[in-house]
Amino acid sequence: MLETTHRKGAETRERLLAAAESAVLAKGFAATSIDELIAAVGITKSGFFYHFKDKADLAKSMMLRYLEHDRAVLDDIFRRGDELNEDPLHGFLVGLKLFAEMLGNLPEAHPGCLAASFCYQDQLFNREIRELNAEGVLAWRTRFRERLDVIAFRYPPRSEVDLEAMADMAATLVEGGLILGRMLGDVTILPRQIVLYRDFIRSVFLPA
Amino acid sequence: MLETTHRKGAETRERLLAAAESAVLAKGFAATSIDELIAAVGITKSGFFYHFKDKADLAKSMMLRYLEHDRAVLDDIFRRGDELNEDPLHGFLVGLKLFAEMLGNLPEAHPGCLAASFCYQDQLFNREIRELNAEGVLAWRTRFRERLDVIAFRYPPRSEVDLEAMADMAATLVEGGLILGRMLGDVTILPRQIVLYRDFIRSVFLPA
DNA sequence: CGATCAACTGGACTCGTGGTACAGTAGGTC
DNA sequence: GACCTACTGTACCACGAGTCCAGTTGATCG
Repeated sequence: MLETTHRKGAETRERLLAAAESAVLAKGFAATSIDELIAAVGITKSGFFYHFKDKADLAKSMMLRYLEHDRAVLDDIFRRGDELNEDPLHGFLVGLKLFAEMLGNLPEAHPGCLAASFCYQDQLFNREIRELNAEGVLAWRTRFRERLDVIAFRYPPRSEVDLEAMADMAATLVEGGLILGRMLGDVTILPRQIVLYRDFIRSVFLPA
Repeated sequence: MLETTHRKGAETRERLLAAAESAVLAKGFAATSIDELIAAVGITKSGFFYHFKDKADLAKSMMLRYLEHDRAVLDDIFRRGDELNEDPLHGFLVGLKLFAEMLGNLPEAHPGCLAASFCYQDQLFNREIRELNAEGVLAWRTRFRERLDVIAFRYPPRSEVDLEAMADMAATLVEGGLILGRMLGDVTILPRQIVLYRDFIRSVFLPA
């Protein structure tokens, strides 16, 4: 009965991580106090240190949680794109459309990326956390690069293209789009960038 | 003789701002202590508060300095692009090439954008600073949008394009490219994204 | 029924940091 | 000789992060 017994701990831990994530996205890691997290969750400081050995441990747990969530969402979106169209290019284009739609319907008023927040404060963290961050980006690169390779084989572009940069462009536009969206308080910026990315992909592999 | 006399103050202030900028890009604003800044510059705490009334005043001054520098660099790059080619599209494409080259030759090992750093810590700042940040993005949008409007008039694209998003894409790729470059420790990522942006612009207005 | 363990509570303590206050001073300027 | 700029020096306070450790509660297991 591991599922039902003693599960209160995992739930409290999850609530701490969720509170920490929204606070870090709003104020940064250093400005996020343990006191505010325990106040939000309703436990004491000692309770916090029962779950995390120190603040660095919290940071690492936040990243692991974030990366896992990120991976799951992306897997789901592009798997559905593939299901809707057998062709690698058109399946990818459908996936990008779904992706843009999802980004436009995010519930948060000011969505953000934890990895981006951490990368502008990376001197606060140890090597382990920075490596987790790099792994996350490489996962995006690999994921998109594999698709582009398959697509480029079936639809050879007429001129040389930097497929790696094209794969990175997805993550680049997401990170940049989140930043611009936050700065201007405009949640349409990010999905529109993804739509442009989709246009770009199509124009490279399907010239008019 | 305002230029030569009493100029030591402005110089110290500038050194404080420069030290603050590199510290903030490495650790974030909250984790940047006044003590480390005065140690780096070689003055006392009282000296710091002679130049800035409090930390918020420092933040505002940092943003103003950053935006001004940003504006000057961009003005210079694209003015040179225009000088090298009269045509609005080709002048812009030359400017983008110069821009990519400049971004590839940045002296810092881990360049970053102060505005991006601030936007992931915006709850630390007052409305005034957030507005400065938004103005900075809008300046990029306006700058690129004006060019794209002129180009679209001379080279009408065959299908509808979201010119605003295309203008924002420049800043989006710079912000995102800086983040990916930092995460992977790869300074080539950003210039390659700008090259792709250039390819995209060309393919929209000059279909093969 | 008693032992065990997860999930905490409570309290006391240290240290760094932001920020204030204020008095003093070196050196160039008018 | 008065004045101003650009500081130094010292003392002080409040707050919050983070550490440590001892104790407690309530469910579970043999």
